[in-house]
Amino acid sequence: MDSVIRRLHRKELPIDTVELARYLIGKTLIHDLPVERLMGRIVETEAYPVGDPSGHAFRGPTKGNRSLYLARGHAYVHLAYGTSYLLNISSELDGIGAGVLLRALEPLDGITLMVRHRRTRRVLDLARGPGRLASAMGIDKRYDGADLCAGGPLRLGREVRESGPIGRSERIGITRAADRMLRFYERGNPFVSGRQRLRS
DNA sequence: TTGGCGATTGGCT
DNA sequence: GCCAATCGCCAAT
Repeated sequence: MDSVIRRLHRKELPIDTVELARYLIGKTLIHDLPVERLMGRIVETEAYPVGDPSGHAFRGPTKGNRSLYLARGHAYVHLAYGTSYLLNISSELDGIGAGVLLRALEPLDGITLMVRHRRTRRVLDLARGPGRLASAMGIDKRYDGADLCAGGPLRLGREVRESGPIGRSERIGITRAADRMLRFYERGNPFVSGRQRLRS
């Protein structure tokens, strides 16, 4: 059934970090593993545009953030606090550093394998939060730099269901430029992270 | 070469 | 709600 999900082509992605963050709500993230296909519906994102002091490309290109400078649609995988991998999608033209953080998925397929990747059986908690999302989807540093528009095992797909109303808020867990409204989410979706005010 | 610092999570109070 | 775990990155020494 999921094989009908058409992948997203780079040309379809908006060439703007904030627009891309909004655009990705309702789209799918697919990871084909030998055993099983993992798939989820993107329900929460955050934009880290050019010039944002919280963005990992803020101080210019380094060895660690180079994936953010790839053409929009490439993965930038970062290890946070030594414990959690976070998946970003590069969001501008080749050579410009910016990204969109994927913060939560509504699991659609491969849930039994996601449960094994995580330490919970609660479907609601499988991919609610950026570290949980990466863990459930089997994403780690090996995918840093992967092209998510190229039809490889990890890729973006078209929506299976149109997004409901999209909410907008400040971003979670940062201190610099914390008041900017750069977080997007499907309103009322129970798979969105954060407290009630940030989900409604 | 080093130390301070996170785009988090899960467990405990 | 608070806090420790844990480690790669990078600016400064």
